[in-house]
Amino acid sequence: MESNRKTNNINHSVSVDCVVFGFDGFSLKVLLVQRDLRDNLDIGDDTLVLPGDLIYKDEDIVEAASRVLLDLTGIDNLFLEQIGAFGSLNRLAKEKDKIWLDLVRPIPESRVITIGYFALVNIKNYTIRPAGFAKHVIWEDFNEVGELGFDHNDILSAAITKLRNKLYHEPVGFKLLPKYFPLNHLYTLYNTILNSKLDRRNFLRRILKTGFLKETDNFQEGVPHKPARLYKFAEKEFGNDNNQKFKFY
Amino acid sequence: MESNRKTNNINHSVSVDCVVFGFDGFSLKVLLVQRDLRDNLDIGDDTLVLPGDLIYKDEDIVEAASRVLLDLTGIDNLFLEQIGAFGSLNRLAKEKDKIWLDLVRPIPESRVITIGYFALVNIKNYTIRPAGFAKHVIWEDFNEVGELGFDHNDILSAAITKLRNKLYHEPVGFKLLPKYFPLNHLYTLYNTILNSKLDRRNFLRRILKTGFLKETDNFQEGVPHKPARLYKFAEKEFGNDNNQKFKFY
DNA sequence: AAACTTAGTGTAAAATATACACTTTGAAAA
DNA sequence: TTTTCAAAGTGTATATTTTACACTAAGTTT
Repeated sequence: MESNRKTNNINHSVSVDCVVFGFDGFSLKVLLVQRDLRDNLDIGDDTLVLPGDLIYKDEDIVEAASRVLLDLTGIDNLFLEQIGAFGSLNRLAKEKDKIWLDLVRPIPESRVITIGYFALVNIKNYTIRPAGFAKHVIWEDFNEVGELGFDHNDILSAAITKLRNKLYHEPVGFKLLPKYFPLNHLYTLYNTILNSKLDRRNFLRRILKTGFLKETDNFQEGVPHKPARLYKFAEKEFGNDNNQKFKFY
Repeated sequence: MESNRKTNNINHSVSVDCVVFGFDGFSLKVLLVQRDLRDNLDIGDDTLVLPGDLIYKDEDIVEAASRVLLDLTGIDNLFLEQIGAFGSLNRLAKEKDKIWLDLVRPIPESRVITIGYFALVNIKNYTIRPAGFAKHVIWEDFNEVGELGFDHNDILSAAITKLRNKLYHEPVGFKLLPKYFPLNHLYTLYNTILNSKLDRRNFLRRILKTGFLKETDNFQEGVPHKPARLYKFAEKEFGNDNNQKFKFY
C-alpha cells in the first residue's frame, strides 16, 4: 500500500517548513496554510501555519521542502534557501498544536526538529491550490500575520530578517516580480519590504549600478500614463547561482 | 545504569557539530578532534573531525552543542551560533566513517542530520583536553586543515564564510583575543582571517569609529618596544546581544 | 486642447574613502 | 649613557561616493 510504504519511510524527528514570500505590487505576502486532517474531518481548527511536513528517511532536506510546496500548494521547482534549524523543546507544545498532532501524526509525541526554508516567487505565476492535509492555502499580508501554529512566527521572523539583508547584497528583488518589470515596481518593492522611503532618483541610479538589471526595448502597456521601460534580470552577468554580491546602501 | 539511561535517551536522527575558531596571534585555528572508540580500542583511524555528537531527546540543540564542547574539549559556556542544518543523504557514506559508526553508534546505519554551530574563543583561556570518545583534541591551523571525516569540510566552509561576513558587520573580532588587547593584534587578526592587507592607519581609524572598542589606561608589558595602549570591548554600548551592527568596509 | 499621471533625468555640497610616511617612545644592546 | 631597534601613534590632500533636492517629457484620458 502506497501510503503505508510512505508511513514507514517517515523520519519522525525532522520536518521542514517553508516561508514563501510573494509581492502583489502593494504589500509583501506570505504563503500560509490552514491545517486540516488527512481524511477531511474538520476539527474546527483554523490555525494558520507555514507549509511543512516531516521528511522521508531517504529524502534530502531541501527535496522535502520542494515536495511539501508542490503537494500543499501546487508550487513546483522553486529556488529554496535554508533559514536554519529550529528545535526548541516546546515548539510543539501549544494545546491546539498537540490536538492536531495527535490526530494526524503516527507518533504525535515525537520531538521534532524543523528546518526552515525560504523562497521568493512571482505571485502571479502560481495558482495555489490546497492539497495534502491543508484545508486552505492563502497569501497572507505579511503585516497582518497573527499567531501561527507551532513556532512558525519564529521561523517567519528569521525569514524576513534574511530577506531584508538579501535585498542589500544579492540580486533577489526581481524574483518577486514578473520577468519584465518597470523600475518603479522594484522601487515600490524595496520600500515596502524595508519599510522605508528611499529617494527615488538615488534608488534608480544605485540599483542600475549594481549591474543585475538589463534594460529591454519593451515598455509597459495599458497604463493610463507614460509607459515605463521594462527591465529584466541580467542572467549573463549574474548567473543563477546566488554568488555574486553587491553593496546596495 | 547511567550510560544505559543515556543510550535510551538518544535521538538517533539529529546531531550537532561545532566549529570553534581560535587565534594565536599568527594564524586562525580550528578545534578538531581525532575520533576514537569509547572503550579505548584503537582502530588506527586518525581521521580528524569537528567535535560533535548525537543530541539527547530532551535536549535543546544548542545545549547539545555546549555539552559536546564541554565533554570533548573542556571548553564550557561559550557563545554558540547556529550555522545551519546539513543533511545530505551521503554525508556519512565514506568508508572510514562507516567503520567508525558501526563501532560506536547503537544504530550505525541511521540517517543523521547535523546542525552546525560556530564559536569564537580566546585560545589562551582554555586548556583543551580530550574526553568522551575523542582521542586527541587539537587546534589545527585553518589553512592546513585536510580532509575531515563525514561532511565536516562543508560545515567548516560554511563557518569560515560566516566568520568573514561577521567581521565586517558585528563586533566579534575581539572574542578571539584576551580581554585587554592592543589594536595591532586586532589588525593582525583581521588581516589573517580576511586574507587581506588592510591599510593600517585607515584600519585603526575605522575600527575605532565603529564604537565597539573602548580604550583603557593599561599598556602592554614585557614587550621589547614601545608598549601599546590596551583596549577592551565596549559592553555598555554594545551589550552581549549580538544585535548592533556596523558597516566596516 | 487641456489636464492628469508617472517616467525620466542632473548637480552641487557634504561625507567618506583612499593613499601615503614620518615622528615618538620605550626596551635592549653596545 | 648612548645608540639602535621595533613597533606605536598620528595627518592630510585627493578621489570617490553619498546625499538632498525639482523640473521637464511623454503618453492617456477627458
